[in-house]
Amino acid sequence: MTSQAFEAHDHHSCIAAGVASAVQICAERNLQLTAARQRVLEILLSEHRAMGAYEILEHLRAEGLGSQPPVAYRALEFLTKNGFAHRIERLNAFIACSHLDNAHAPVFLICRACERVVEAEANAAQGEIDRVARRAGFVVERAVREAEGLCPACAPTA
Amino acid sequence: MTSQAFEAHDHHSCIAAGVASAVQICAERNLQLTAARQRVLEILLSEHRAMGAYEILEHLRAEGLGSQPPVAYRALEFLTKNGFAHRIERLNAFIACSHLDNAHAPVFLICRACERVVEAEANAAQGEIDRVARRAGFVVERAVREAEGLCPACAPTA
DNA sequence: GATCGTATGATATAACATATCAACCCCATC
DNA sequence: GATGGGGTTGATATGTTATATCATACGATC
Repeated sequence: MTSQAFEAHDHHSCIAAGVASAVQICAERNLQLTAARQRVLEILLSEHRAMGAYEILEHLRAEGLGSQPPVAYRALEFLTKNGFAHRIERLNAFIACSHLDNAHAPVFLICRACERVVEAEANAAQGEIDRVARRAGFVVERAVREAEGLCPACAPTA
Repeated sequence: MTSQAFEAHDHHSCIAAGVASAVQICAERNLQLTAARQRVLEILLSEHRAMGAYEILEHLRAEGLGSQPPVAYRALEFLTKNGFAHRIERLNAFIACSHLDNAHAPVFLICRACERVVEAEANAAQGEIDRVARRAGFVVERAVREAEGLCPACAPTA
């Protein structure tokens, strides 16, 4: 999975590699990757788009892993808190992290046509948010960088 | 109102100037700044923080300008579509525009302690979003740049 | 005065999110 | 083996944000 994931790729390995990394990281950090948590991560990894909590919940419900909203939100909180998933504010939805390996300041590119979302790496210190915050004496704890538009595949046809 | 609006300022003029600009711009562009729309703008201008649609609706209801959600959402849609207000994705809330005069690529600084939100000007072409999008061949239609943290007044006490 | 576009009114429901409390399980310690 | 604490889960209820839908009003234009 690269930052150019609008392109074709071996998607099967996205899921396998993502889960394997998470399993390893949880072991290292003494985090409990329970059945529901791991399954939610797999569900998110299964598509390169953001999924709402209730959509995820439908999967869990079908599989007998829980049926009420808190089940999905608890798993999502664990995953986002520990960096295995991200929240897309623009969509009130969630996506699996594509860059588990490194600490990051992600930028999300959201295609409004095909709904795919790509997570790209950015340099936090070079961004406009950081520049503006520094000038204002503002301490940034969380930065949201999201672009909505058309991906290379959808732009020509639109 | 400056981009440093975490500082003290003549707030009364924020409201007056904001409404006056909107009235003039609407006249120029043949937009209908109806009673409800203008009142919502005034409500937003009255505080330098983001307000939820239902909070705005309470004001409207108290004033007999409407009592159902669509009333607030329609006014907010008009205001955001025409640049008189912005939506803060991180908060699912809305704020009056502080830079009515120029086309802009705003960055929002959201203080989680005092809830004030400042709109600062940024250079769209220099941001990380633009850089990343260009590399990916992605056409940006809307960019969200929001930072959550502590403003200069709140940071020391936290 | 018929028609059209824009704006409103009104009802209902969809979609997203959290509070609360009880039950359970693991496992460390006594 | 009993005790107790921390984290997790189950279950119910509710809070919050947003939109779909259908009906009505009103001014402009032909």
